[in-house]
Amino acid sequence: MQDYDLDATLTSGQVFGWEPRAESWIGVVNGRWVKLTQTPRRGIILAQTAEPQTEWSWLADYLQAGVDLDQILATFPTDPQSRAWRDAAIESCRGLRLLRQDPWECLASFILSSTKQIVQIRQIVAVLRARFGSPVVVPAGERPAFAFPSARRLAAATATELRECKMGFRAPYLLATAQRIASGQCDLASLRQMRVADARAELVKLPGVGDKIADCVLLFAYGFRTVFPIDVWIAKALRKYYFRGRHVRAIRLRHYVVNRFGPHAGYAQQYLFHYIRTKGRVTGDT
DNA sequence: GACCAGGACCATT
DNA sequence: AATGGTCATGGT
Repeated sequence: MQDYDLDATLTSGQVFGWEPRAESWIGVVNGRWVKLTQTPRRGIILAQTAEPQTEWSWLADYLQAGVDLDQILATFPTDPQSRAWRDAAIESCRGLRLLRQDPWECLASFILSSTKQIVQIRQIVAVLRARFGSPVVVPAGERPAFAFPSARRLAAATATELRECKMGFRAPYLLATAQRIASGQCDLASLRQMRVADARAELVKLPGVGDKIADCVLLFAYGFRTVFPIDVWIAKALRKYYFRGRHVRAIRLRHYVVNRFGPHAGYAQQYLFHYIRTKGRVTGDT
């Protein structure tokens, strides 16, 4: 696949379940063990599964392989303030994609993400999967692998058991939300055909889910590309590039980004996020 | 040993 | 409406 940076995509803080191993990435998609390897020169992504596959649409959809990246990057804002980061971010992050993740896995992962570093979120998710996830078929010689635990499975756990996965005060949030999903009180599948605002309103009803986490799920799982999650990193970047580094309230930032970053604002957000985390130096007050 | 991490929530003003 | 404290844990 051309114009696809697998490393950047899997390490950019949108997904936490992929494990690096010897020039490859190992993960579980749709209950299937997958090993992805991107060839050095041409950037072709090779996929190995544990069992023969008759069709690959489930993986192509997950990776969003058919998305026209150039068309998306062309919509990034070109105003003078945006130009201060836009070209450099596209230059250094080109090939970064937004995945199309499973809503429950994405939602649960981001409930665990609050005030955690990405490396720690990955750790928590790994422990959670090993402890509560169903084992998946792996090729001979590969280490055991587990699917992300279902809401039903986690709803049957205790807060104490969840805390043993190092998630700390997030345990009761994850448990309560899992119970609402498992009971059908919230139907994640029904959010797909809703308008963004309505889907967000449903998500923030869930325990441990505020605007930021809801936006991440809307963008990374449901594909609402206009959604622009604002975390501490993005907030700093917005203050630097658009408010001369001065302190601006979160509510004003959220209002500011609406209709400013185009029809693929979520993509712009992810490029900005990855850019400042890997290359840029963002300073300024918090 | 501070300080912070892809926040949310609750109690005060 | 807008702060401030608190939550649990590990990296830097």
